[in-house]
Amino acid sequence: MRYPKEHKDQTRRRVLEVAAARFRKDGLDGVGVATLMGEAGLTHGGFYSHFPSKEALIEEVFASGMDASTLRPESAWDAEGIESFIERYLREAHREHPEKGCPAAALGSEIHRHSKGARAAFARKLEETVTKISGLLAEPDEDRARAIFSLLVGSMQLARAVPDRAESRRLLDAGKAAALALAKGK
Amino acid sequence: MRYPKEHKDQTRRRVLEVAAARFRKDGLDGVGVATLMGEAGLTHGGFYSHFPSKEALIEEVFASGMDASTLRPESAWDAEGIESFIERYLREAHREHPEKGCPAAALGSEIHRHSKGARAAFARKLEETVTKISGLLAEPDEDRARAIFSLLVGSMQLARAVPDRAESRRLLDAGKAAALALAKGK
DNA sequence: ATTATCTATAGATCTATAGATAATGC
DNA sequence: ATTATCTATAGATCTATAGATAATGC
Repeated sequence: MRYPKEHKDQTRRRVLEVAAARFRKDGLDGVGVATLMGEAGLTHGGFYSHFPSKEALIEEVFASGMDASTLRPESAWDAEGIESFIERYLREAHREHPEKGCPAAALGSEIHRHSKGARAAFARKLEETVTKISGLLAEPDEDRARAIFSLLVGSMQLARAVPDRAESRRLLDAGKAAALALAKGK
Repeated sequence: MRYPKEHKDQTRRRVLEVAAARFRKDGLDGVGVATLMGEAGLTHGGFYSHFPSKEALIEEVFASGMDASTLRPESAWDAEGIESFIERYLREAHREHPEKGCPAAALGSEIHRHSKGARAAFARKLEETVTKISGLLAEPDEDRARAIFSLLVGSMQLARAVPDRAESRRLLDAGKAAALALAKGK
């Protein structure tokens, strides 16, 4: 259609955005190419002129597609310190909206089944997160940061899995208290 | 076929066992009824005389199908104390064998998308685990136990997701140190 | 004339159902 | 005669491909 110069780039970005949300909401296996393209306002046939395969899309989503989300850990870096970071991560708004939230919490147990490219892209983002958490500590400690992030991811997943609201809250609160203890920790 | 009295029960148990392993290895969406039945030595058509649906099988697997696995947290209860429990959970053998390991680590981010029955069954097992971990602490504390378990689950998932072995080890070790700190922690 | 997108389709796979088959207890 | 399992199939859905269509820059 010889559309305006950057038309295809815009479409591509739109597909990435839709995929980033739907993958976190429904799982990497839980949503198909046709659904993603449909939500981007297109038909499924055009997908393969943008990406060579669904797995390639997954790799790109891990590499860059989930950066803009308002609930990602990174979006909390403007937090004043580690305390408010932890509180932002473990709040109920995050629990209710995996599609806008942390990729590790939304997809943690699925990632290891995917391509090395996808896992490497995830690992790069994880290291960024670890570095940033470390920087929020009184004295930087990347291993401490790894543990704090693991605790946040685990707490959020269990809080989402459990159907009872009271128990879900308890998991969030227990995670919060322990993460704070680790952050200040001796 | 009027097989020996308990033939059908045995088959049913076999299907549950196969499902418990394959679900943890490939994900709840990653393996189909035909594959499970095939691995149990049967054809797919007979599945529905044992379970009304795949989701019903998932519920049963969460309720009881994963109890016998050698790497489940519960299998480490003969551990002398909290330290050896933590070390057993976060060892590399567990990382390499999700199919025999902790259901929360293997399926954590998928559970919330399934039936209330499946989630409730998972929650019951989680509460058992929390109680048992609490009992291993110097003074029982269920919220502390929730946080410790969340940390173990998160650490294991991230260690599995990351492709680099050195980084994976670091995640396990960092989780171990922090879990021990939480366990002893003031 | 170019090319982003669409239409149509192939070939796998998935959950689920209906009715046939076959093996053993009566 | 009973019934656990098998065969065959329906109807969805999935990834991927090939070639047609249509909208705009030249």
